[in-house]
Amino acid sequence: MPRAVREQQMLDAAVRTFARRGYRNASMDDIAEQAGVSKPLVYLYLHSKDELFAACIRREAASLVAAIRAAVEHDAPADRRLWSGLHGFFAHTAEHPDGWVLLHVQARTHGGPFALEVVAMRAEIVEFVTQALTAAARENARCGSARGTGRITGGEASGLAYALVGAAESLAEWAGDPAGGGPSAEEAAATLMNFAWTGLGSLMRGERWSSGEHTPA
Amino acid sequence: MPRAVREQQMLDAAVRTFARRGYRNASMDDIAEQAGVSKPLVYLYLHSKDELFAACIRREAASLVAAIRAAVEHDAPADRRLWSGLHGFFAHTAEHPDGWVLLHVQARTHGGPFALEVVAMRAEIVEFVTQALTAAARENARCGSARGTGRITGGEASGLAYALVGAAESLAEWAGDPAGGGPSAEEAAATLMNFAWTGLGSLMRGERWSSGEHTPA
Amino acid sequence: MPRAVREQQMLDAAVRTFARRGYRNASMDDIAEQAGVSKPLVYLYLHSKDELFAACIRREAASLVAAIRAAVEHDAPADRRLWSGLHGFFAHTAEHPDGWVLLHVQARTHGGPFALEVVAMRAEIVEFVTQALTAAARENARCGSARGTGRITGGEASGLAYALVGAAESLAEWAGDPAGGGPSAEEAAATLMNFAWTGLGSLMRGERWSSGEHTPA
Amino acid sequence: MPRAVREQQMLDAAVRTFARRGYRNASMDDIAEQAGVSKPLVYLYLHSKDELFAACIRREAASLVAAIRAAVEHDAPADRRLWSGLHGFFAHTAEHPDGWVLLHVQARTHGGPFALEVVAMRAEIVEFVTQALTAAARENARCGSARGTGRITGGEASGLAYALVGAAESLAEWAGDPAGGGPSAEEAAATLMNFAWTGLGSLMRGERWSSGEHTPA
DNA sequence: GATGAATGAGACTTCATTCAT
DNA sequence: AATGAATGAAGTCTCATTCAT
Repeated sequence: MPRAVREQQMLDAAVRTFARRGYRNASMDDIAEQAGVSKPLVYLYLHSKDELFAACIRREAASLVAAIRAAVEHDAPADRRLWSGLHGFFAHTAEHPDGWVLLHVQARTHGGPFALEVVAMRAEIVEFVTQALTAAARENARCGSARGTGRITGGEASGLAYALVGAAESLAEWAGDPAGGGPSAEEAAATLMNFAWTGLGSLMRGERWSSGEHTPA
Repeated sequence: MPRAVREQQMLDAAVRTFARRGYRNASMDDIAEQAGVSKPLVYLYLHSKDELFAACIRREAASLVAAIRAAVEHDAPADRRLWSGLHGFFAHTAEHPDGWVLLHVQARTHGGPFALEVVAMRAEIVEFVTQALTAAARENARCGSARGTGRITGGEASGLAYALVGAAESLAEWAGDPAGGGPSAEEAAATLMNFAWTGLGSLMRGERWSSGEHTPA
Repeated sequence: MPRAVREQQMLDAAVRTFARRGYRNASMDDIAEQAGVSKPLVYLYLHSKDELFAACIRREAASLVAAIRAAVEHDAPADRRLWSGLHGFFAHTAEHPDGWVLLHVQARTHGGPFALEVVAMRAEIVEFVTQALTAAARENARCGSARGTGRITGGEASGLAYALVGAAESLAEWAGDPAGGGPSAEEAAATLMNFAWTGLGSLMRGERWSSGEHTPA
Repeated sequence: MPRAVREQQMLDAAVRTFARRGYRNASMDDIAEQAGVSKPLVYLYLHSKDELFAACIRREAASLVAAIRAAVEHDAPADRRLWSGLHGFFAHTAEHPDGWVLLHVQARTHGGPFALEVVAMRAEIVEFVTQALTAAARENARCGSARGTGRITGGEASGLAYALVGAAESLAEWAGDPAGGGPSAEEAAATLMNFAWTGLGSLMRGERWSSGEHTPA
């Protein structure tokens, strides 16, 4: 059996095991057994538990980012771009729940280089969302259909993006919950769009919540 | 020194250590040393590492829920109630970052009873938010100020609540980031209100996003 | 059982095992079993295999140097001082063959800090011998009993000292050989004195070997 | 490439690696890589780590003994024979420091058959030196140039030989020290001759050191 | 109430060695 | 003749946990 295949098998097993049991609780014995190979072979190919973990993180992060990029409909209007990206995100995390848990939960437990890669990936996504929101605001202002100023500040865009990504992660967790009852990828994306798109519209009309107004505008 | 005090010291040390290093990497030696007592005493009071961890989770979860409950202004209008709860949440997590990390990050790493307690706490918060949103919709319909039907389905409310809680957690993490740049509790709560309250308003007016409309309404 | 006693027992076992099997072949399991304690206790007290080895080297080196110092008769004439030192050396190495093997054979196998300590000890002994030889030459010159110049150069003294120490080590090995047949400490010391003292006398008379003279002077 | 050449390359690599890192620390991977061949080939030719080590010892021991034999000027007088042998020894060890370290340091670390081969080689050298000394005594007695009895006992000759070999080894180590400052082969041989030859002369004159005489005769 | 002393179990990692090709 | 692929066995080290005092 060629090396590259074996290596992917090992990574598959490692992702599963790390995701389900956490870094420290996942033993190299477990992983090797899952992969159907002997422990020394894992070391021969992947050198150490740390490097194995890092390889898992890298593979899953790259896979997720690639899935999102592939899902985005580049020539569509801004809202459609945002929706397609979100849909790609939810579809991918639903199909690879272990990978998502690895990135979202386990990688943060580990200080140092591992968490940094996840932070970088997350930053990339936040950046993508921020740009999508800003682009939407610009497009909207240009076609003149909004009644307000069409302006949102950079800080507001960042805050919105953070909140949106967090909300997406939360929904992904709900969606990935094996207990069932969670939404499908389409539903999750639509929920977020309902949530975010109208919120963005309100902001662009200059509406802000303040503790003085007690009814939703 | 009375037993109750010693026990709290141990829990303090354990929360810090578990939050910073994770369950498996935190050794009982470390915790005992942090607490300034000998290891057998920790065992005398808290019986095992698992029970110690569970006690930490319980204390921090109860503390967070209590803080939110105390912050809610019960007699205020719905939006104010929601805002005050969010503000209580952000204020507490900002003041007890270790406790928050313990609940949000570490407890999920552990299968079994630990994660369940956190899930329960989270469910409690989601429930609170769902009720706040539903109440807001009812109040709003009653006072007749909305142009729409004032109806949101239960599923929509749940989805919104999930998204809101996830967004709040994401913002809390940003806010708690020692690298700085994150928002204050007030800013975070306001961002979420801007995000959620206007979105809720739109929903109540019957506006939904669909892939056919490309500009925020 | 108090800690200090246990620690010495561990060091005893470690010296034996390291000396007989070499650093790498001596397993911590072996040593712990020899010492009659569990392996974790060895780690609790001595931290690592390296530190354990270093502690052995230090103890044995200090013990040997102390034995030589104690044996030297400080107020005696130079030759008697040299003899008493040599005798102390041979007596100690004969009584602690494992310690001697540890210093002479095993410590050199290991690069880095271990060998350096042995090199330092050896340098100390060489220095002692060099001074004894120089002092003997001075005394001898003062009392006028020598027919020659009474001069030996520093380089010659160093070379002699190196050779003498090497010869002593070789004889110690012979003496320590369990196969028997080796000399007693007294015999070994006397052999070296016959070897060195008369050689020194010849040198002081200005006699040097050269390839032209074929008979011992 | 013919087998014999490959085999020598492997032995070269093995000698270097064993000498620099010790038996246990030298891995077959290292050696194979050094030799520029694959590991199974090493096993095909040399069967096991132990046999490889033994082959190294044998080759280096034979090489050293051969160098000494070749250096001895058989028809010269006794002192010249001894000197030429010593010179050959120092020249060879200086030229093949790894081989010398292998024999002098590493082989002793290993119990069993390895050390025995080195012991045998050493015994051969000691025997050669003993015979050279005895022959010198006989020649000297025959030509009548000595004032004493010309007699030394067999035990004295053996002790002298042991001391001489040990001194030579010590000087070889000094000479081989990469830190420099050590003597050249010529200087080392001359130092030993000064040391030994005059000492032998004294012995043959019947002079012995005893604790009663405090000045070199 | 409190602790110094001690250990069984298990983790990561390395390495000599062998097949199938 | 030569090697890529693979593993059983063993070693160092850590840690939760318990007594005797």
